[in-house]
Order: sequence, then C-alpha cells, then structure tokens
Amino acid sequence: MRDVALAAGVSQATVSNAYTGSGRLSPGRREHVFAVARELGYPGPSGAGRSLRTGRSGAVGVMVTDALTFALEDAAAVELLRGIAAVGEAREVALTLLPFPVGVDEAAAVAASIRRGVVDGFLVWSMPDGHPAVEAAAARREPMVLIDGPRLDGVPLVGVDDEAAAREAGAAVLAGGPGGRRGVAAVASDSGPGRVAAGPGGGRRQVPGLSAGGRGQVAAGPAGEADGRQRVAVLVDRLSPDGHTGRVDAARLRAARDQVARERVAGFLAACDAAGAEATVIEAGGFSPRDFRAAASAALEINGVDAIFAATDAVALAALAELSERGVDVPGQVAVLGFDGTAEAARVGLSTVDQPLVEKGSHAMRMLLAAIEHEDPESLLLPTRLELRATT
Amino acid sequence: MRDVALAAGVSQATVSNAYTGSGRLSPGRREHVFAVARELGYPGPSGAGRSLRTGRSGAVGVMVTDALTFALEDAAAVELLRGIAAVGEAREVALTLLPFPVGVDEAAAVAASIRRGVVDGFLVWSMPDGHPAVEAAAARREPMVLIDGPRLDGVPLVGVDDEAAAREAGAAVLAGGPGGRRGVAAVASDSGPGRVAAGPGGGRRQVPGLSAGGRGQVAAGPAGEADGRQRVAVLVDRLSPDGHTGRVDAARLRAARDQVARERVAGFLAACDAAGAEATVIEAGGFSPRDFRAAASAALEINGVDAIFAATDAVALAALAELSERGVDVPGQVAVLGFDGTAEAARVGLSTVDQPLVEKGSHAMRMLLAAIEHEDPESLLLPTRLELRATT
DNA sequence: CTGAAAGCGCTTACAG
DNA sequence: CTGAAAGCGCTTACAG
Repeated sequence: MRDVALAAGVSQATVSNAYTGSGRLSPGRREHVFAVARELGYPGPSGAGRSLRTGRSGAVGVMVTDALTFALEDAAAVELLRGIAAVGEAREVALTLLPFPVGVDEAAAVAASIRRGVVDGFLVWSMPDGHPAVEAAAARREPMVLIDGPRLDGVPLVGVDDEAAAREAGAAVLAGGPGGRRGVAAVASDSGPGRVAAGPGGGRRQVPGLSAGGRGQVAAGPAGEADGRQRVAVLVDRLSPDGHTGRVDAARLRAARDQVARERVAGFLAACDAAGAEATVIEAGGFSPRDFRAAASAALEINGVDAIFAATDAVALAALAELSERGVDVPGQVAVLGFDGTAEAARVGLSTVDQPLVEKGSHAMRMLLAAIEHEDPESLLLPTRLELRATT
Repeated sequence: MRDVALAAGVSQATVSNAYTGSGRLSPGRREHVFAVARELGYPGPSGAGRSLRTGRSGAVGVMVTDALTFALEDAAAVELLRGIAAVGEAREVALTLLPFPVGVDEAAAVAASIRRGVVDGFLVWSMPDGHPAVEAAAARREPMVLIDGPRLDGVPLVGVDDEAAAREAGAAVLAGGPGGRRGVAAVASDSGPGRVAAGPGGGRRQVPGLSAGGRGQVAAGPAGEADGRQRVAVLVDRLSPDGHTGRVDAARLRAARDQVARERVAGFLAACDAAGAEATVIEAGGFSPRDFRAAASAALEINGVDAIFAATDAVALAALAELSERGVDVPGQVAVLGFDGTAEAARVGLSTVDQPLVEKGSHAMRMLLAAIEHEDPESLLLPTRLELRATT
C-alpha cells in the first residue's frame, strides 16, 4: 500500500480510503489510485492487516460436534448450518469452520488450534461438556453463543427442552399416540420424490380419543403388535467421548458429557418408567452410519424388544435400515421413534420430534452478531412438535 | 503479550515462545509464563497478530455456488464439502465459507467482501464464468483451486468430463441401457432405511444384448412405454445467473456461464441427437426445490414427453416428486436420469451418473494446500460411472 | 479533501 | 536458553 501511495503521489491514508470507499476521496483521485494499483499488481488491502488494525475479522468461528466430517453426514447439522449461513450471507459475515485435532485430548494442542482462528466470536453446537476446544474458545473472551450444548454459565444458549420433548414423545408412542397431533402418514412429502415408507402396519393406530389414558391399551393385531409397547431399546449416538459402545448403566448416563444426548435419553427413560415399560439404553459410541447400525443390531438382540427410541433421526434411520434388512415389520413388530425432524425423516415417514433446526441456526447467529456488537442477547428455548408418522 | 512479559519478568519473545511451543524454553519458565498469563487474564496470542506477522492464517476460503444457503440444500455440495473438511481436519486447516452479496452484480462490493477474508488460498466450486467473486479472489494472487468450474487459465482444476458422461448416460437410456453396467434396482441400499422407489414399471427393461443398437427398438408395453424414448426434456438448474426461466434456445445454451450445466446439457443433447430423439431444454432459473418443481412441471407439458434428463440429482429428485404427485408412472411413462451420484439418488433408486464427490473435495483441498506450500499441483479429471437403477 | 503519525499484536533472525 | 529490535499491512484520529 505504501508503494501504491508513492507511485500514485498520494499518502497511504488516501490509498486506504480509496479501498474502504469511505467517500472521503474525490472520484478522480480514487480512480487514479486504482489504476496505479492495477499497474503495480497490488491485490488490494490485506485482510490480516485490516483485522489487526480494526480488531474485526468479519468471520465467526463455528464448531459443530467434535468432528466436522461427521457433522456433515448428519442432516440435522446441515440444516442448522443452513440457518447460520443464511444470516451470515445477509450480514456479510464469513463462517469459519474450525478444525481441531480429533480424538486428541491434549488440551494444549486443541487450544492452540482454536487460538489460530481469526474470528470475532464463536458458535458452538453440540460439543461435549468440558471439551478443550470449547474451553479454549471461552478463554479467548470473545463473544460466544452455544447451541444445544454444552451449558456454560453466563453464555447465551439456543436450544429446546430435550428432556421434556423426549419424555412426551416416548409417552405418546407407548400410549399409542396422543390425539390430534400426529402428522399425515403415507403421503408424498412436498420436497422429496414422494416415496414414503409405510410398513404393512403403517395405517393401524388407535382412535385418538381412546388412547389418551396411557399404557395397557393393547391394540388387537398380528403377532406382537401392540401400541402399549413393553420393551424399549433407547439408542443414542454418544453419551461421552470415550469410545464406549453398547449397554449403558445409570452411572454412565448420569455422567454423560453430551448434554443433548443425556437429556433425550433421560426423557425417553422417564416415559418408559411412567408407562411401566422396560428400557435398555445402547450407545453407538460414534457418529458413522456403521456405528448406528451396530447399535441397532444390538438393540434387536434384546428379547422381545418392540420399540426403538433413537436420540437422533440419523440413528433412527440407521435402525430402520437394519430392521428392513432383517425383514422386521415396522411398526408392527417394532416401533421406531426419532428426534430432530429432519427432511429425511419426513420423506421416509419416520415418527420424530420436530425441532426448528434452521431457525435454531439463524437465531444463534443473530445472537452472536448482536453480542459482537456489544449487545447482551438472552438465551432462547425453541418449541418442538411431535410428528407421529408411519413408524409408530 | 507485552504486559505478560513485563509481569513475568521475561521478554515478549519468551512469552511468544511459550505459546508457540517451539521448545526453545525451559519448562519451568514456560509454566511461569502461563501462570502469569492466567492471572492477568491474557487470552493467548491473537490470531490477527500472528497472521500478519507470519503471512499465514491457517484457513482457506471456500466459495460454493453463488449462494451458500442453496449449496447447503444440495446433497452434492455437502458431500463435496465433506471431502474438503476431512482433509482440513487432518491438516488442521480451517474452512472459511466466504459470503458475498447475493444477486448483486456490483463487482466492487463483491470484491470488497472477498478481500476481507483472512485466508491463505481459495477453493471455488461451481461458480459462473466471470463471477466477480472469483475474479476478486484471482486478483488476490493467492493460491486457488477450481472445482468443476469456472475454467481459468493457469489455475488448477478438479473435475470430471461432464459432457462425455452426460452424452454416454443419455445414449444408454435412449438405447435402453448398455449391457452389464446397470445398478441393482429395488434393493435396499446400505446406508439408508432401505426404501426403494420402484415404480410399477421398475422391472421392465430390454435384455441387454438386444438393445445395443440404439433407438427404434420400442419395447412392447403399456401406453407409451418404450426404451427407445422419443421426446426428452432436459432439465437444468441454471445456465447463467440472469434469472431466466423456461425453454432454452441454442444461443442461450452456447452463452451459458455455468460451465458444468452447459456441458451436461450439451452432452444430453448430443445423445438425443445421435439417437434421433427430440429434446427440449428447460431451465429452472434457481436452486430451490420450488424452482426445480416448476421446471419439471413445465417439462410435463411437452406433448408426448417420455424422458427427463436432469443436469443434477437434486433436479431429478424434484422431478420424481412432481411425477409421483401427478401419478405418472416412472419409468413406464417417463424415464428419469440424474447426475451426481448422491446418496439420496441411491436411496430412492434414481438412475444417475455417479461422480466421486467426496474425493473431488479432498483432492481439491490437498491440491490447494500443496499450492500454498509453493508446489505446483496439476489439474485432475476424475472418472464417472453410470448407475442405471429403477427410474430408467 | 488530504497527509503525517501512531500503533493494532505478534514472531523471527540475530546476538549473546 | 533468553532478549532487543524490527516490521508484517493496515486504518483512524487528528490536523490542516
């Protein structure tokens, strides 16, 4: 910039003003500056210099789950990202997807990685409690907004009441469905190719009014089919990032570091408890479809299992694939319930708890931008809606 | 950092060395520095300062299509991003999704937006020729790798031969399918819930050996069903970013600024031409499912249309939804062919040209990182594979 | 409307 | 193993 100023016969301040377009420059001079810059091959002001000087980078750091690659396999994460991106685009803020060493628990290495990011604030989605990357971000003392988890004192959060939503959804399935709240099954969705997976039992449900009382109302039907399910497998992707796979006991659940997973499982268990159904919690231990399939497979080894409550749609969809491959009738033999309300769930007729994912992202992003402008955004709890479709 | 140095009784260089972990510091001193930093509330070295000093930011700028929000609705873009992210994660490089004013053609505003990014290089996917954001990025003279398009002299590119792949796929469909290359239809895919959309005509195809000769071999079947399709609607999301919607003439196609769209359409048309089938090109003019549905609807108004060749899976899936809603038999009355090979296409049994999207992303990212290290990566053409499934 | 000056926060080459 | 010094590229408050 100094060279351009020299060559153009103006001060460096004038070159800067030409680019920032502050209007503090006569058009003629401005054009002249640009012409000289072009001639010298000056690429325009460097972002690094401007960031250092202004204290603003125009980017926010985004951390999704603890492995970006897996997040991009999860439709729920992508929908959330879409909400974030929409606001970013409108406000011309870049989204910096931050990397950190995966599987490494060395706090120093993770912290260093987070520190490298040139960002004005952080958006954190669904990271485990105490994750070093979150702590490193918090230590930066830059604005931060949490989505779903972890919960951090004094840091605004956007979320839903996962525990209550899971509890109510579980209760509804165990009771045979609450009156009037179910979605329309076996009908083409608007955005997809219109294929709906209605199993043979897809149309059978109790008359709404009759099922309100809770469990014990077993519908007449072929072998094992019942709306009052008795043995539930609760499937969860991960409760804590320690590689555990398979059955989960009460102590492990209590100590779970994944806020959302913990709450949803707790909600499902409360529903089972209230309905007198037996529940087994099985943890996939990872986020790949293969992990999910293995967990579903383990669930089906439970003697007499007649319902699967999955902590996310992704897990539920993998369970459906496993059931389909084994020729198990859904929901005749096994009911399946998801959580998230992804587009894919609607497409295949998966019963689920719908949460406004795109809005979650856009709200969080707006809150973060407000915080960057030194406003003081408040935490926000969004509503959920139970969508009973063909799999329950 | 100066304050920490002062308080710790060391030089600023020593504080810096403590954080960069260069090992040029005795452990005792290092711990002491950290302790003082904690006490003073020093959040660690700022990324902006380090970026300015080292000339590296540790982030690469990513531009996908010309609206991030739409890109995140497209499974193909997300798969590509996953490839990029996997390499970024492994090499600890952040991905900065760059925003630019959408729908604004004011080059100066777009350029300013791109310049703000603190990045070490650019990854560009599927932007229109001459887009001001790409030109602004190129003007920065930082390393750049193009994915699919635009083509820029001297800038390495990762892509496939879209024209040839589309031509061969179109020819195969018009001829009734080449022997031995079709996928397995009506079988559960591995990763999805296993629902496959086999229309009533899903199983009918010519015996491979008989159909090799090309058109004119009309299979016996109900009304209008034929493997030698006669009237093809070629559906494309967008040829140029000017809002055009509906039929496309030769001049518009020739002038198309979206490299990939242009090539795929040209390939489909060449196939129709060779097979003596009549073809009409229809442009959706945007990237939303609604745009795609409208284009599909327009296609179905073509008298006697018996095949839809879509330039992307996303468009083909929207067409399938439209056909399903109208009760049109696929492929009995209308065959549908996509392009991209997304997971969703496999799930619903859509015939498509499969391209290695994840690898495309990971290759491009590796090439960019090599370019940043002053290596000189070469352009790369990846293979495609025709997947004939239930919709043709 | 334009310029001179200061300083944002760091890292590194060099010297000891 | 540690320190003194320089400078990365910019923008802005101030003066004229």
